[in-house]
Amino acid sequence: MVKRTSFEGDACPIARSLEAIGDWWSLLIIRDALFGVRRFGEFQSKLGMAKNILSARLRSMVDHGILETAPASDGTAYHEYVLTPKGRGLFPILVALRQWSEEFDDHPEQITTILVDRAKGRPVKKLELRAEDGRLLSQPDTMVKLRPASRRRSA
Amino acid sequence: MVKRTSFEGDACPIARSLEAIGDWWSLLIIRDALFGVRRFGEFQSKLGMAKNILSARLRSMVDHGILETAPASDGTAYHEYVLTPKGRGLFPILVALRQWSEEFDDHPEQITTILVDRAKGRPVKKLELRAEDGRLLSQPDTMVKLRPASRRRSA
DNA sequence: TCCAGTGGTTGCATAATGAAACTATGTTGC
DNA sequence: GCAACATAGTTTCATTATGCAACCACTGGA
Repeated sequence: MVKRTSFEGDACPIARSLEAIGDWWSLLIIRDALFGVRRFGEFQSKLGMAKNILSARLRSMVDHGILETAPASDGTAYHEYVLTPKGRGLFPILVALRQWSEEFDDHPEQITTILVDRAKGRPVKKLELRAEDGRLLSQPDTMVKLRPASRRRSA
Repeated sequence: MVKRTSFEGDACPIARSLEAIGDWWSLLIIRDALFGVRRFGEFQSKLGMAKNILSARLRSMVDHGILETAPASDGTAYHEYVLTPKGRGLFPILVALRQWSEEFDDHPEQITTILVDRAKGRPVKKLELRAEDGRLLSQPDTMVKLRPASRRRSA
């Protein structure tokens, strides 16, 4: 192996995101964190994962600015892990993963939950990609373009 | 290790999707496949990954119904890997990953490409999650509900 | 002060990853 | 038709990552 490939310097934004969250556990930790889980032991028991792995993942996500540590909200001297805005920004990715399973899973009957609009209790719509002018876009309607050299910051 | 944890029987659709594509390489392979890459060697040279790993990933994604093999379109006796509808359905996940990097990456200047609307050449809008009635939803506006026991199929 | 609970770390076994070498076909130039 | 090269893998081996279990430090409560 020599070393597991890193995508850190890669120009592709997808590779760059996988660098931070592209492992088996990170997105599940985020999922639970969005659900309100904050404490080490709570993550550990809900996810059923080894404590050393959890420890490593939490540290990595803190390093990436996805989580941050804060004093425990229950007054004890312990601390907890809370999502940063960057971490909360992962929500659409989780929704996209969920909707993909809902649409294409070979055993959809094993999926026991649905994501609903809290106000109405009704299922949410599929994520939509739209053009600036509001047209609904699917993959063939899009392309990846080289970004025009961004304006150099002064000096 | 005993065995890397599998999410196969998990009820959570996010865990289930990670079972299929939650590793370092799969989504990058899909990204290139959406771009039109079809041949083993083309994946290998574009991604710069080891051939044995690529081989294992392609096999796994074929098993998961994300890719399928087809006779080569150039008339040779080789075959190629093409996305199934299930595979093309991963597009929103890739868009979500891209947009997350674009919004939160610590070094956004290293991202050299943008996703544009092919017709206009203009950047696409952010993915939007909406309620049935069209209201824009963010994470706190949603909740996960137990699915009502789905109608048992006859007999 | 003792004891349980919380939040880790350490050590060890095994699985996954990666580079390089090797193999088996397919293709091409002659 | 055959040598040489390209394609698409597989195999081997070294190294890293993961997982379990045991251990440890600190906290909080009785």
